[in-house]
Amino acid sequence: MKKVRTRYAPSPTGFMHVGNLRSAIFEYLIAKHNDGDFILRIEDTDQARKVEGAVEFIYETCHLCGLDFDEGPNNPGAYGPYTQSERLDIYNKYAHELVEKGEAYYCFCTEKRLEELRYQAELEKRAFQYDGYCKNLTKEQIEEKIRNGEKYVIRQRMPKEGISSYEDVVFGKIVVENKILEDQILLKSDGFPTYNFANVVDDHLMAITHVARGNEYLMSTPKYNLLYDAFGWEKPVYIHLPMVLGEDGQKLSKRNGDASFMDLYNDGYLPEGVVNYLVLLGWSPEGNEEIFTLDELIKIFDPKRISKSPAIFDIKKLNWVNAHYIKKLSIDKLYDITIPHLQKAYNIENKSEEWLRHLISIYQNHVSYGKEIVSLVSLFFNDDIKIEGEVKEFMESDSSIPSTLNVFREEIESIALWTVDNIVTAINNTKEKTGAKGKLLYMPIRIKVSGQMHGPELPDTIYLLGKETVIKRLYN
RNA sequence: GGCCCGUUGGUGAAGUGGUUUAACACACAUGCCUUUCACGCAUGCAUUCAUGGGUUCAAAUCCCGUACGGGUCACCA
Repeated sequence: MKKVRTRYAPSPTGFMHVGNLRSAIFEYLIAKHNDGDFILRIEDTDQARKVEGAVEFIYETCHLCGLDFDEGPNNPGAYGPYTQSERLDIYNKYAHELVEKGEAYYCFCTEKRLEELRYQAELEKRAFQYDGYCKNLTKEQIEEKIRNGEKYVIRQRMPKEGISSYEDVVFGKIVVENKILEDQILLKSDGFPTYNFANVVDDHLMAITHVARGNEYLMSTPKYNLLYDAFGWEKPVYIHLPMVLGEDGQKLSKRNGDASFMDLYNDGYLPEGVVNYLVLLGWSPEGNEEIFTLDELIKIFDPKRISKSPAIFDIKKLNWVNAHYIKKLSIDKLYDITIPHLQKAYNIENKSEEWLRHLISIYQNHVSYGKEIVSLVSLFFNDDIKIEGEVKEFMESDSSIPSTLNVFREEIESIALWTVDNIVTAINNTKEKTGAKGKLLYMPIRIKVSGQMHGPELPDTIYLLGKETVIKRLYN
């Protein structure tokens, strides 16, 4: 059996939305499920779109997610180079080999002529397709044009009749008529290959056995298969993936910032959570379980269970999945992912690390991603508490409340050592002395010290607020 | 416009001709627990699988048409 090899082949735009990431995850899982290799190949054949540092960005993103490449530009294996712009001579050689075989031909048509053709097609309301003008040039004509310095591209010679079909793991049998296949450009006039050519040559040369990619390639795959046939190469297994759509049901794009992995990461989402959630988009496991580690996913991932219809990215479910992982975090880790957000939102200079840790720990079960803590802890940082609306209503709902608060204030004032336990004692003493209990005991205290009817455990809240602040608020 | 693909609740989905009067999960609602919120627990939420026909004793599951959505028709990937 041949070793399974998959590849993640992004163009280096320095951006990775969750759909891109999901493709990488699926490709990784397919490889690892079969004990195979996962390869990174950079598809930078479009000179105009190159972005500096994009390769590092991809490595970082995938590494954070636990998706490590067995081979790639930064850790080459036996099939390099892994960046297409460094493989120009290879494409050139193979393109010319195809010309020799009669499977491809030189085309000297200018942009201008193509534009006219396109314009003409538009007038006649038919789809444009290259007309094969240069298809039958003689050797002499070609040599002369080249001698004259005319620029050329190399085009694939397509069959004009019959049908082509192939079997896709997800979509099943795909059939297209050959007449819709254009004599596509393999080698551009700048010497760079097109995606259409480079991906085939590279997948073969890099011994890729399973090609998983977005389903925008579903229809053009027969063209690639024709190329494999022309070379006499073995075709890979195709796994076309359904799209991931934004919450509005539209395509994900750079504009939709929330759909970027790095944005989620920077908001304090855990890579394990994001990966776990993403794998559930367009794929489902056999049982009812939904929380999986990467290792578990490697064991159970079956591309046959990938769905055909697009899936909408739902941040609420991501929150739920991520919260699972947040709850399992050590306090140290939780501290690490929340503290940057607190730092940004509040002045925490004068807070001790111990105080901050205590604060964060009481919110562990409340928070589904790091940044969310900011809105939850505001009562510890905002000095002006207003008692109004339903809060005020509650405070006026029973005549015992003012005296209860007075007793409680005295109890607090008499505490010598400021600990959570002593605060609990103070509350209990208040209960005994006033006879107030339950909601009538806790709620007035909570409202008086925090201004809110909701919040974490009251003793912890009081402790973290600090004696001085609490007394001040009780006097107000 | 041609071609290709898709369509199960607000969302992710299970389901491939008969113990499905459609799992499970998120969200939502209600109740319990709790000083409160959250957590946790429990209950509810599609008489119906875009739609119209057909095949069959039997269809979400097979076939045909229609509608809607998406993809693709570049010297972009």
